[in-house]
Amino acid sequence: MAGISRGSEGTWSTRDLILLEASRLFATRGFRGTSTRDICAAVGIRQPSLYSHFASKQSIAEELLRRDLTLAIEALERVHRDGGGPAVELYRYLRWEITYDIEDPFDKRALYNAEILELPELDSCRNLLETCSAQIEAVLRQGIATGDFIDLDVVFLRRTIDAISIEAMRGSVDQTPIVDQPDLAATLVTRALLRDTARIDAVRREAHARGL
Amino acid sequence: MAGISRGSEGTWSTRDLILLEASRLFATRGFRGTSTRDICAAVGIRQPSLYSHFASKQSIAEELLRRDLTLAIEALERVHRDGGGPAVELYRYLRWEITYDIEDPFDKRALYNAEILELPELDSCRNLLETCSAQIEAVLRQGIATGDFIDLDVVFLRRTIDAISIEAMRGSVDQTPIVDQPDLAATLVTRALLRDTARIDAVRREAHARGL
DNA sequence: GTCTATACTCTGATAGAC
DNA sequence: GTCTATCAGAGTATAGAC
Repeated sequence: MAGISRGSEGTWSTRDLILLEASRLFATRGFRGTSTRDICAAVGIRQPSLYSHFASKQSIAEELLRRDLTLAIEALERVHRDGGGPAVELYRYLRWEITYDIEDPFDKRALYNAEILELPELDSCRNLLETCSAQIEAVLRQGIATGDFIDLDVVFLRRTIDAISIEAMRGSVDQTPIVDQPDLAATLVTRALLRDTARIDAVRREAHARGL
Repeated sequence: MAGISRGSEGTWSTRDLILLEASRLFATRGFRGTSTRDICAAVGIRQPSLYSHFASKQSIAEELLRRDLTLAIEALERVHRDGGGPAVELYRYLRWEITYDIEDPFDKRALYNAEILELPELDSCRNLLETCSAQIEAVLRQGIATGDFIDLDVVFLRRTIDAISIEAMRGSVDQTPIVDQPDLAATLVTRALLRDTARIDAVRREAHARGL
């Protein structure tokens, strides 16, 4: 139940409440399994009122996905700008991503399933996702080039990192919270990639010195 | 497109074809987003004919999930019986699991989403899943106890392993195949857990000596 | 086991009053 | 911006002939 902090949603606009409740229903019942009536019942309005805020059900999913990807790309750029080398950048991005997955009140579990990701209307989101993937792969490639990381297929590595982020989204709801999960996950992945695993402590110190 | 080998499905029974096509449609459109008409159209029968083979749409999902979990538990038991210690057992299980995810003609991407996993009728499957999780956690706990593995939360580690398996299911369809993915994934995870990462080569040799 | 026909519910979306 | 009323289509499942 960690992360999805119900309550204290008093000042949210109706539009934001629709996004919030839709994200939770999509996560548990699927996109097509969630009716606009379900969403509106959770928000406390009648079904046709939804169309004062969104043009269609798809556009709700689109906004949820765009919001998530935009924040991830901003975090990647921020971490890269701060420098510190591939290991520190990877560690810092992962710690940010897992923290965000756990603490965000929106339930993002459904957004990266084919059912939503492959909606015909979501072309621009698929572009954002590609940008995101390319930036992660660039950090990995750089780490391999400098000799910091072991030499494995960067696409394989990036997908493994994606998998761990998505697992954090799944685990943040209805599962026992893991103590210090962001640091655990960032440490495990970065250590797994380091050629010299003993460097992990120095990398963590350096990353923490540069802030969250 | 790797794994889902279309064609040469000539001798399948109608019942098996329903399971096959349902798994593919559930994966791309979600469970509730897939109608019984969709499944039957893919198989080449009329919608009411489905009810000669299954009592309900849920029972199709149940059979797909039970089949998957039963095979995983059998693999875990086989690997544990063969021995070799925690690192070898973990490596061999992971290599089996990823190989199976990639080569199985059924598309299992949707089975571990909340939409299917939390169907009220699937209690027995949730029990199988718990058995599976407990067995993986036992191997991890043993490896920590012997000092082979670094000392991290076993639930966190098991969920990370789950995530990598699920990613292999996702990647086996519609994404570029990764060369030697089962060995890559098993090596990366096992090395990440080994206290002495230099032992990974010996573990792999030992695992390969004990067969697939 | 497969078919046609059908019951009855739920779906996303629009029209128009307030 | 929210409401009631409504539409046309798609949803699961059953009955009964062959």
